Amino acid sequence: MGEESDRRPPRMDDVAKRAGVSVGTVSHVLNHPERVASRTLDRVNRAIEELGFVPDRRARALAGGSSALIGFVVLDLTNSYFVDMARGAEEEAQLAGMNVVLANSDLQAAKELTYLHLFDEERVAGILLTPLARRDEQAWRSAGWRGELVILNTEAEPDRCSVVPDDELGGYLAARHLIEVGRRNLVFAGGLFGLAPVANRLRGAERAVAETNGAVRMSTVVAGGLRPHHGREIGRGLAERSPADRPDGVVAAADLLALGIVQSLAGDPTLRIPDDLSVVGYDNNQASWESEIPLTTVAQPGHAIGQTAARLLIDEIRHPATHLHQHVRIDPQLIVRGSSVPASGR
Amino acid sequence: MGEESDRRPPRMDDVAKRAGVSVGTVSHVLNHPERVASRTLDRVNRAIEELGFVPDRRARALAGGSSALIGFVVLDLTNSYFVDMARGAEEEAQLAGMNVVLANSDLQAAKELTYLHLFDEERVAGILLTPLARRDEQAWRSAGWRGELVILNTEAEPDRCSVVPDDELGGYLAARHLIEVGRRNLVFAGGLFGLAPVANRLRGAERAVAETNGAVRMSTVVAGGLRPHHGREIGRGLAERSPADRPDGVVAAADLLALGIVQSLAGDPTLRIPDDLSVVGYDNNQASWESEIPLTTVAQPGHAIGQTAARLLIDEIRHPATHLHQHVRIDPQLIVRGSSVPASGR
DNA sequence: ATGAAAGCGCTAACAC
DNA sequence: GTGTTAGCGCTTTCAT
Repeated sequence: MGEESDRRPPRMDDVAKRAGVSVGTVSHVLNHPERVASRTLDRVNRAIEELGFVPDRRARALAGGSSALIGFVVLDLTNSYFVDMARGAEEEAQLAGMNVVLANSDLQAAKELTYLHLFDEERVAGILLTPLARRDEQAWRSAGWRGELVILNTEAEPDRCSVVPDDELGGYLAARHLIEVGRRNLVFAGGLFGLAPVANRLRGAERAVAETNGAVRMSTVVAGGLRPHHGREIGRGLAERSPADRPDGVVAAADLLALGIVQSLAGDPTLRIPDDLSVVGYDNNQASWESEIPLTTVAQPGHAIGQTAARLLIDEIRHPATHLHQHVRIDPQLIVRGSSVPASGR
Repeated sequence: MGEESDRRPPRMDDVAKRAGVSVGTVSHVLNHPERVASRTLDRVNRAIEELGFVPDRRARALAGGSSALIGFVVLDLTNSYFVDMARGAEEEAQLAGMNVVLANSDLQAAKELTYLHLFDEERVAGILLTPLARRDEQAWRSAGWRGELVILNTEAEPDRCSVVPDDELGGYLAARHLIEVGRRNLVFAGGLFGLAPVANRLRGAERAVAETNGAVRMSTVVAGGLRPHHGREIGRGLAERSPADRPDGVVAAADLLALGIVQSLAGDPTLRIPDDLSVVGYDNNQASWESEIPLTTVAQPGHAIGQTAARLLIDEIRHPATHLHQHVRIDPQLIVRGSSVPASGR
């Protein structure tokens, strides 16, 4: 009869009873083992073991006023850039004895709000957020979250921390690389120039060109988006140009776009990659290294962004009085592969 | 001076005081509004609003014995198959008034254990888990979790629920499709046949062939893995075969493998895809639709797996007494694109 | 070094 | 309908 009926998880007083001590002592064993006599400590630990006691974090947090949980609202979990951030944040949290749980806002404002609220109600110690692009309707304000919050991948207002990639530098690195390998007639291929990252990458590329004092020129080709088929359109357009008008280097605003360009030029004997045309992408997307001609690309510093953001958040949590908000910009990294330089050249 | 010093989040008794009622009434407003007079309800809600009161879920769960949180330990968040599961689970949970938070086990046993423990200590209502392949060392047992747990993507023992994709059927659908479009000489291209999914897909394909009573034959080509470069190797191998020996249809164990095959045959005028050779992949990976020749593929039912698993878990949570464990196998879906049939044929 | 007891913020009887 | 009150499982003074 009812053999499962009273299967209540063991509590601290069960442990205390079994070890012949008080709950206060058991608590000390968990939180300040150094203040407990080693023989008592052993007895208690044995009781914990035997009972399979698992402390209740909710109760701990309630009583202690603490919480060692960080909530991370991620914009798009299918994008490895954001998953890298999560990994970085997890590592940093571990070091501080904290944990990170994730929620996928999935590019939807409603879900972003839902999870912000959830974490708020769960009284997590702090929140990491990669916000939707719409900076105006900033959900994390209206959400009424009064706790610690660090923004990733988007510049935040002065009153909170944020960590962003340096897209301008990334564009610069991409273009300078092309220039360094001898390219003089560049094209910046992009789409969605309304997006800050794209615009910044373009600015960076322009800066690299400007530094050459006219030795190099660059024009812009605008596509409807950043997907491979947009790239293929661009590629076909380039192939149709008169020889004099053809570029010898392309900075694509994203890897998938670069991939399309490379794909569409695959058969062309007059526009060989990388001999006649060097292509560099952006993001270090899986597509960039799975491609038949591996793409030279600019790797987003996702991992470092996650690490840094978690570090800032934890500082804010631990030292609210002395914490100063910072806005960190992290360098991306150029990764040279076969689409910009012949194998022998690397 | 210290203007931030007493910034304590408002509690229920603050609301009660402000609305001129007792905490019990405020609690009722939150949990059983129908039992509260509408005028009182208004007053309390206004007070909640004015104070910006956010109920504390930890305290609620502690007092109520409930918790409306589900923890999902995900194997690999960079794989959209698993993210689809998360989406499905989220939706289903929403319907039941619950929420899902994610943790990335990242293919590492240690992280799987860590997060299982975390959710255990957080006393979530239940756990969804996509376990590591190593079925022997089943972490979710040693973790000592005594609560509700549903396994996704891997068959579980009889004493818990699990939801898996029907890989055998997927292999069958892929091969039958090739047969239906007139292919008679098939190749099953795979790698890592030790993995149950790969082995099952092969079995399914063999069943489709067997049904033809000898009208169709199929051989197996083994690669070192499932990545594009393995596919390229296989593709080159096929191209080198004597015409009599060449297949007219390929079932690849994964999209990335299929992608490599397609890539390596791109220039070959004697083995045109899909005219001379039909290729079908597996997974409906992004690579399958971003490819220049869009891949016919078998779509994993990630979303449905997540939905179903969440539904089972919630049933287990809500009706522990009457709940019966089930093992659900969900059909994948064939998606026909250009790599198996000419555009006109679709 | 250990025990006793007062909460942490909320829910759920139970009384009125 | 609404108020009162005893916990939920733990931490943390304060005694001893």
